[in-house]
Amino acid sequence: MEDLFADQYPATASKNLFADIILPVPIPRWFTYSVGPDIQDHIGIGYRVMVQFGKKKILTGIVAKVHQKAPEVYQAKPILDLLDDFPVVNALQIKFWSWMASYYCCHMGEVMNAALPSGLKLSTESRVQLHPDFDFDNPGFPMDERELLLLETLGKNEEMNVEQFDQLLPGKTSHKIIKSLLGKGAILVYESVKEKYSPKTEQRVRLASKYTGEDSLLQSLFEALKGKEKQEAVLLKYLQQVDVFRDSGKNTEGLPKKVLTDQGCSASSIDTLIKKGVLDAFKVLISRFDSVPMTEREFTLSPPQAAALEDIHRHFEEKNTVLLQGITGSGKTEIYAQLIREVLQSGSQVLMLLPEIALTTHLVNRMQQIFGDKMGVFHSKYSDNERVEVWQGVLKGRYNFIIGVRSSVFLPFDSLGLVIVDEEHESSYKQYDPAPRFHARDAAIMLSWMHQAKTLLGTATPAFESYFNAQNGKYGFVKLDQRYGNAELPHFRLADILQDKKKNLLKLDFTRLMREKIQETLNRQEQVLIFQNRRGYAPYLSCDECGWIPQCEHCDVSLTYHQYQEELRCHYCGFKEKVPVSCQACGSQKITTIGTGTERIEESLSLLFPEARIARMDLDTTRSKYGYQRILDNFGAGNVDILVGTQMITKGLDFDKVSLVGIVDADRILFYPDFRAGERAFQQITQVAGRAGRRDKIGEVIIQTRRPDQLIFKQIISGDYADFYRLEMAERKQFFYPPFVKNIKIVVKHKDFKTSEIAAKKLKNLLTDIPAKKIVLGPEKSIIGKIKNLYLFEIWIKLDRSGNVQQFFKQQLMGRIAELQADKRFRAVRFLVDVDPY
DNA sequence: AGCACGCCGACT
DNA sequence: GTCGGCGTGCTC
Repeated sequence: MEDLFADQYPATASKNLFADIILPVPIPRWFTYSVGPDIQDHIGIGYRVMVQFGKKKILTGIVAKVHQKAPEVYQAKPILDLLDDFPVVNALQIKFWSWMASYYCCHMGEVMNAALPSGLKLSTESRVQLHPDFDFDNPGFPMDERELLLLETLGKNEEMNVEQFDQLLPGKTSHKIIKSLLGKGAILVYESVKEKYSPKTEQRVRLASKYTGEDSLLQSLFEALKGKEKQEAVLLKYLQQVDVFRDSGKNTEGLPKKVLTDQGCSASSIDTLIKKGVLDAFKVLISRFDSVPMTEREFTLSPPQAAALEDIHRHFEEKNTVLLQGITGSGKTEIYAQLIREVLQSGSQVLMLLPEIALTTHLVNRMQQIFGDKMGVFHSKYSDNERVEVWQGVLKGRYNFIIGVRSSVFLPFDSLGLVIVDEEHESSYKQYDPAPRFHARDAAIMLSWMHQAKTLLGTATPAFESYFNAQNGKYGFVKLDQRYGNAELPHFRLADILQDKKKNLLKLDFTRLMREKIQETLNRQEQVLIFQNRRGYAPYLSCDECGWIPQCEHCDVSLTYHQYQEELRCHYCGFKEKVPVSCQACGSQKITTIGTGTERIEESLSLLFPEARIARMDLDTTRSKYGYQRILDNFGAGNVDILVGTQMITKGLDFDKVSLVGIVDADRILFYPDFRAGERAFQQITQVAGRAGRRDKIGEVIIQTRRPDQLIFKQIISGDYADFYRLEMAERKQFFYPPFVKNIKIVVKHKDFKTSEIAAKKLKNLLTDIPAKKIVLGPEKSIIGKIKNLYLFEIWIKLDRSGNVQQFFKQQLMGRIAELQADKRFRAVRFLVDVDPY
């Protein structure tokens, strides 16, 4: 029969639609699913969908493409569900993800994993419950002990997941038992969605609408409450704060229950009023972030700042990226703020990247005072719920300015006008594990370009790559070399460790000069920062008799001694063990510590300056969410005289009372076996020195070294970055180091030494054959030959800088790795590709 | 990556 | 015999 209503159906109804879905799995492919007629009109790029992947797993995927091309070799599974009414990811982001996957040689799924807060990635877990027909007294089959235990536990709980069973039963046996019980019809197994994001709510009350009409009703209500003083009081408190008659909207908003209880109303009398129908109780969704008022509306730029801003504008007219080199204390913040304000006024969004640690400091507070609620903060220690809220905030336009860590490049911006990367030289912008191994500065520049926005890189000590681009005109370059308010640069002194040692003046790792300076500072009641870039008490223990050194069982490194916990720890895999009482090789009890970490420095200082209050800031003391904050607040409040720390203390700290900075062992930074050692030393020492002295006070910096003759010290002291750069670059050019070439590092990992080595050699040969301008080095055993029981080999590639060569080579590289992995000998070998490694 | 299937050793 | 090890193949 003819369909009389055919013309009333949506035009798409008859189409066979398919969608290519990005799934959070490390498989270099998109997956094509079919789009059912019910969602055909709603689906689009960037929507989240639920799909079945494999036999039972259900995953959240992102739609990358919608098309009508049916897959030829397999039957597409249907999309189970469309999760949103609007796309959570925009087309620009998909493009950005795709650039990142290809530039950093990883898969879209890995990028998606890094990009989406896990609160937006729903997945399922297998849950188990008793079969409704199952009868304990009459099971119908013989049961063994473990089955009985499992069924009994299940009888007590409504449902359980597989992990709970794993805890219940020793080993990995639960899986088998669940399977057999399922076969016997005793239990049911099903997949259920783990909902991760839950919005925060607030309990509120308002006056029931029947009383809001006329005064008289309220009068009679008070009559009725006569004698019930507490209830009367609640009602009065409420009416005091909400003018029910003048402004009925106010009553609709109601009052948080907490506000009333804070004012002395008892929860029970409020509840009684709710039960009587006098008050309505209701819940509202609230933000996890406190509202911050704008308190700083005006700030003025000094003449050098204004000039720098002008320069930046001028460069932006023809260049997308500008490098702003401003020495510590030169007042980059105000320049940023002014630029941000301009861009926000034009209606575009702004992203400002900061290294993790700098996010806890006054810069963020300052920005918050200037920009108030328009600004969102994205910190790596945020909970997942908080992350989802920032994401939604950007999506829905609540925030148009985000200040955040490297992963904030993934937030769903749709109209960026400006990206600022502060402390752009920071190596923590590079993610190493897991993939995508991206550099947030470089990714931000690309993101900015995709938005046709401008990028400003700010630092006192530019990364060579950035300075190089500024020198050759790719970036605009602006320099700001006057300290704000003309504060003077700190005075540097070198302290010769070997000289003091010879004269027996070195006490507990401190030279005489350093000790005297610390004492003077303490006497003036000012604060000291001591920098030692190694955590723990001592890098290792050693037997006095035979030289035995405790090693990690899983890695090719010695164990670090942590005195505070009385244990030995591996900094590579986290392995821990108790400190041995005697040498495991010869039995001698004479075991001594070698080398110096922050814990030991802290101890030495307390011996040398018993009256000083000392604190330590390193990975071990700042693990908790507010760990940094607590230590910094304490230091800022003047409760600490000496703060010892690793590179964490090199940034963000801005305290007026710090007048001395001590570097315990500059050689450790300087003689690191890496071509960037010099660059890093210059940056780190300059950074930490910048903490000394502010405003009217001239700070002092003491650098302890065994090689005071090193040229780099002269350059650091005079602040001559350009000269340092020039000399260092000559060397980089000669030996083909970045920025003259592009580096790609490949780490080959396998549990068997030989297999790892052979795979690495084969790969090297395959890579050498690729027709591109490059040098392939290695494979060489990694500096740490074994980590977590896997043997590591490294291949380094120095690649021509041109974009075409890079793209071609990376494509080939991925192909060759796939080729090698097809060989079943190398199936379990992992190949980590790290583009632009640090 | 996970997960299922299948083929082999060491215990009742 | 069977329980449980992990090598191998696959995911739209």
